[in-house]
Amino acid sequence: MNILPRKFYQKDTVIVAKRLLGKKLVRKIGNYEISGIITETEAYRHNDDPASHAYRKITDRNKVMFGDVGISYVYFTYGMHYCFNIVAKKSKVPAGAVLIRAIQPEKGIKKMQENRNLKNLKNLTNGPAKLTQALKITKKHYGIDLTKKSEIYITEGEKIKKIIESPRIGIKNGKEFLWNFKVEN
DNA sequence: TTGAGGATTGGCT
DNA sequence: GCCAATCCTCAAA
Repeated sequence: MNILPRKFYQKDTVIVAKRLLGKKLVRKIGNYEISGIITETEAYRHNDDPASHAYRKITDRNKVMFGDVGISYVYFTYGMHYCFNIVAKKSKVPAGAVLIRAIQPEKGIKKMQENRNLKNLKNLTNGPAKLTQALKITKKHYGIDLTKKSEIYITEGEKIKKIIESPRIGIKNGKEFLWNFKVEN
């Protein structure tokens, strides 16, 4: 399976968010591999998007959103959770990223259950903080290159049927944008 | 230096 | 449905 090239991420953040649906997220830990198909994403842009971390200005936390595309942006929130994003934007725009909210487990399901300490398959990776826990993604993975075969990378995946567009979840401002994208079951 | 709040989750009512 | 857990980050002073 081919890894998505840097060019894939050099388009409008909203377009990349849609196109990431059906792609495969691969996580290598030691000598085993975990993978899953991306089923839900959200787009976060720059100063046209009040819900984005990059809305105001560049800071220590959000600086990768202003850098090269195809790089991971991991942040910590609510005192206990990590969320996993991919930097994506067209070249004229200074910042933007796509939040990966859910994947459909494919490989290494047992390891994910171990990591989450959970038997129920349904709740394994169907939320942004759940999937980081299942894949053991932490702040250590801030700013890594997802276009190279390393600990985490994204490859070609499956064709998807239909995209459902909704308002983004858990935000105060910017609800008028339908920038949450899901694959129809 | 400090305090308020958050791109969430799971457990309890 | 509601709320606590829990700590990092930002912005104000």
